[in-house]
Amino acid sequence: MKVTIYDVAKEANVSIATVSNVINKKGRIGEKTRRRVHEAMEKLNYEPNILASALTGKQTKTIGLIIPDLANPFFSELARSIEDRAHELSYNIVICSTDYQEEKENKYISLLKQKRVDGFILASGFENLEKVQELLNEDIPVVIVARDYPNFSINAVALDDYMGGYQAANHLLQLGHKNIGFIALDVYSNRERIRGFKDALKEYQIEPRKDLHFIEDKKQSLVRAGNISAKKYLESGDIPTAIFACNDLLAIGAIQVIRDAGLNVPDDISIVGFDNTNIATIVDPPLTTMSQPIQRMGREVMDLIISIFKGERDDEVRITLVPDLVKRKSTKEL
Amino acid sequence: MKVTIYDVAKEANVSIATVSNVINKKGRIGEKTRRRVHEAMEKLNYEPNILASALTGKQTKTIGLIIPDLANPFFSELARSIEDRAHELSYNIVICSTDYQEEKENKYISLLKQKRVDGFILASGFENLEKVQELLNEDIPVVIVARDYPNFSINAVALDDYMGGYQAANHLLQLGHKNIGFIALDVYSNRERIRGFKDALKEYQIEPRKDLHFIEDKKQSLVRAGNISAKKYLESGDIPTAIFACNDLLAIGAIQVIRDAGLNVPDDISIVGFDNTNIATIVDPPLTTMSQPIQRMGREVMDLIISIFKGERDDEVRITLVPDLVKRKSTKEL
DNA sequence: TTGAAAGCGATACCAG
DNA sequence: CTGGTATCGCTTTCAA
Repeated sequence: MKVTIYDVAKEANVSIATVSNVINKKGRIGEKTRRRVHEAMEKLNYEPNILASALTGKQTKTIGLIIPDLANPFFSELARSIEDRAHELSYNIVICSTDYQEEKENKYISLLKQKRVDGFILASGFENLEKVQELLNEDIPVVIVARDYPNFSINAVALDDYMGGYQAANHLLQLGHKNIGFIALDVYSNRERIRGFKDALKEYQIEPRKDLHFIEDKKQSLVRAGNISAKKYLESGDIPTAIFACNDLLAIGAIQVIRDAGLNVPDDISIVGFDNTNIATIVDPPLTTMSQPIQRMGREVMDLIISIFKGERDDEVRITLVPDLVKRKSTKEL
Repeated sequence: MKVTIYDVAKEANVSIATVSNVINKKGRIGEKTRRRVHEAMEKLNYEPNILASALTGKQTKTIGLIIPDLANPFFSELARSIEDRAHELSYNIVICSTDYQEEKENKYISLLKQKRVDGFILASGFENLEKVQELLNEDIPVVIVARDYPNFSINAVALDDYMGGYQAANHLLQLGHKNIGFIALDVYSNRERIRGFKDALKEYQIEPRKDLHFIEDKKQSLVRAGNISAKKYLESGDIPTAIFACNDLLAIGAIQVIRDAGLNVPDDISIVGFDNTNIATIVDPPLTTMSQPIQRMGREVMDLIISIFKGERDDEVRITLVPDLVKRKSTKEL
């Protein structure tokens, strides 16, 4: 049978209240009693039941992390960095992949609410903010990461996507490219990137192509989506000299198709990706890409949500990190 | 304030016992009362507190998943497949990365025990089985996946690693290779693979090289470990014509170094990997590799642990899946 | 400094 | 069929 606080109390010849106090370092307890209680806990190998204590209003020390897809390297790396920080702070993370399906998002959220997680970290698409608002209304801490929602008041650790798109385009422009393709998902962050991208073009007085690709079908693999988009460019009759892909997986898909067509990256077509996941260094050629500070994001978002738990924030916080261009071998002067 | 079973009872003009019964479909309840209760729940937007019900002995519907590293594609893909099945069954997964550190394993396990997870799925190295035995002694369901422990009685979904090593070697042997290098981690599964590998060589009357590499330092990245091992082979004065790497990441590390040395894969050196993670199709050349049925494993292991919850098993179960050779472009006839 | 007792939200047994 | 009540393990007043 599981050993409870009662067993410890009996063993130490004190009341359960006293045991509770020594565990939580509350009230004033005599040195001797404290030691007796500790010895009893040791002896019985006592482990407090967090469920029971959570029932009385304390935290569950568990946080829900909602992401689109754990098998996507960007999100698994992000999840890992969040988990690391959580572990340091003695929290656990429940990870939920939504595949951008609202239905899954909703089911996960209500399941985790029932389990009384202390808060949510949201990295999913969430085009529908109702559910999020619901959480906020119920005073459940929510922090957004790697996604941004303008015009929506919420704590967030976000990336400056506009800047990312701008810098990526700038890099290509400086290399002399004028005819640049673009592949993206139809989500807010990617739309921001294209905005930056277009603004950069504008500064060079270059008209963007008419056929900028947004992927609609969110269920297919991103690599395949990259394949398809790149193929369209190759068959368009006006092959771009460079392509900006909104994440590394799309970029890789593009590279594959380009190579299959007998062309070379970067000699014939330059590619720049986004995210700088581990696979960017693995592919051939190593990918020039916009680096998201994944480690930093994980840490910041955990620290942010913890500070909310502690009630240290009544104001809304939005931490914006800037991406960095990492030059590798997939881009080249025209 | 949170709405509780008492609120529902009051709203529906019944006792909490009745409400509880209709929720759990227990006992016999009049059609009218049932409807009244349901209406009340709807109206108040009632969500049962799982903590409270877990306190009375019911399940928490939460499972702990202990893996070495969530950022490793094999484990993130495995985690994803487990999560998918868990979601179908209305379970949540708490993911913990241990980096093969016993200290982390222990901390995670005791944390999750306190949180009363229903069981553990272990995919970590666990060279030290004490902690596992402890769980078993306390009657906490444990299932091992993607790792095997011979001479240890436990439920497991394992891969036939011996067969995997055997097949990989066989493939190389059939292509005419005789001088084959080997790169592995120093964990049980990899030791099994080498056993199969050597047995295959034996059938061809080939003496294995003396310098088969086991990586000791588990903290470095696997790609880097692959780099280092492959470099040793290149500098050994007796360059192998093929290398069998015990996972895809190691294989990729080897490919990088070989290419940097001005050699070609597979023309100069053939490489076969292990796992068949998504990145195997992404690298250049696409990796010939032993495929672990990741989807299948995730499903089997979830179903296995659930069947243990249900008490459907008193006997020990060990499900062994066989890996498949997936031929791509990184191996070639000698 | 310590303890008795009331609750947290649900389950389950036993009456009626 | 329905309801009263003890119980799960812990926290938290409030007295002593």
